Amino acid sequence: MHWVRTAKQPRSRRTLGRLLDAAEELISEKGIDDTTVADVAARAGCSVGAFYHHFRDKGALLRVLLDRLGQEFRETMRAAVDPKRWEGATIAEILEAYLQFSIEMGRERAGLQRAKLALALRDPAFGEEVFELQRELGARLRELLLARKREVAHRDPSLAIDFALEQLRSMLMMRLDGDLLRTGLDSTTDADFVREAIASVCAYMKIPPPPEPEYLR
Amino acid sequence: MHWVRTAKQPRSRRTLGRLLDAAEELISEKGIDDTTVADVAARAGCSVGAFYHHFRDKGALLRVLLDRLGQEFRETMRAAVDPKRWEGATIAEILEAYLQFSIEMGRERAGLQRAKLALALRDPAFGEEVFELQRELGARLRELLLARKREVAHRDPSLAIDFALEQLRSMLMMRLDGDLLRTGLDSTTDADFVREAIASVCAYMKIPPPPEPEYLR
DNA sequence: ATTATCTATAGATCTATAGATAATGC
DNA sequence: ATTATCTATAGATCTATAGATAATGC
Repeated sequence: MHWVRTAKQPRSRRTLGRLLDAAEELISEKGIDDTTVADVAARAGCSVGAFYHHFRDKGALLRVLLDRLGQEFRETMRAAVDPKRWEGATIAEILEAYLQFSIEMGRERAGLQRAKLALALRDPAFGEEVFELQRELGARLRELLLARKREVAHRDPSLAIDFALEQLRSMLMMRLDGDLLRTGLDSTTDADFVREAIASVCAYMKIPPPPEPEYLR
Repeated sequence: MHWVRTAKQPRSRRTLGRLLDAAEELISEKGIDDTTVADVAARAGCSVGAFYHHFRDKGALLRVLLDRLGQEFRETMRAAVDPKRWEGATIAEILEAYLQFSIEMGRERAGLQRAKLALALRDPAFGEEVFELQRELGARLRELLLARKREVAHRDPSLAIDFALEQLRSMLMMRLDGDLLRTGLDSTTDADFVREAIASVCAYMKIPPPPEPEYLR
């Protein structure tokens, strides 16, 4: 038997689905540690025994849930940073799309993402896997920007690109995962945030900012 | 009886001290959840019973440990942002000192800070208390900068100040707490990081940057 | 006959306490 | 006499399993 049993009967598939949905809800609400197997079974309307018929152990449930999340992210991300897609685009345009893409992804299933992050921070082996994706996104973005480094007037263009990416990544993380780390900025809209963030990295790298939106003129 | 017993005998004070030290070490290494009362007692060289003679419960231990940390932070922080201290200083100078101060504080007892953050994220009541200090630091910095907003050439100086503070805060958090969230930047030194961060917010707010250090000329 | 589910419970792991024993200081 | 410590264990909380019972599909 593997991590998760491949169901053969429709009834079983329904139960499996309900277990996964229940787990996702509960983990989003309370985090992984405070979600017990009994909780999950209860919300799915089945017994603890049924749970263990489907999953080898509690870890298997997490694995299925988080793998699914990771896979979705991987696919969307790879499509988003495809160099062909960005032929002719400027640094500012690429970074703006990066911010919008990340905000969109992060707002969906925020609770589950948070749990994933918490688990990754605790379990180094699992963390490797998660951060691998983050690194891949970073690396691909970096390539896109490095190919355009003649736009950058900073003394050390590569360093400037790395720094700008780190700036955006940090601010995104705080804005998306740090619900509780409230700040003076949480009254701004996502649109304002994106505009200022882009203005900031453009000013830093000394590249032309995108045109101001009309409503500000 | 309160949270913690006030010891009357020297032997008892020594035990209390050893318990606190042991707890700080273990929590720094493994986090709060993976540190059991038995662990703490063992490392302190006493029994679980002795532990409970000193602390009402496990929560009392955390409270003492983290309160102590918070108190130190509060005092240092208040001294650091005293307006008198900054009379005649520019925005760039203030922000540079903020970065250096935060990096210094954060590097000390990093593990414990991390545990504090984790607990704050989980327990909203405790979180309130922790983030109160963060907010206070933010608010005082904000005042210092707002008093100098004529330096700022951004369309909306208040917004720019808020954004710049959020940028620095986010980057600090990632750099200090995010040991595991590795990035393209972790090969840079703290000094490089501070220099580029200041260059970035200065460019964004359109204020004169501090002079370049000699070694770069 | 096979697959899925349920009930009941063993086993592990922690927190916290009770009661006995030892050390301390008047 | 009071304070501090130890040993042993109760009680709570979870994960995981065993064995009985029910549903499904050939």
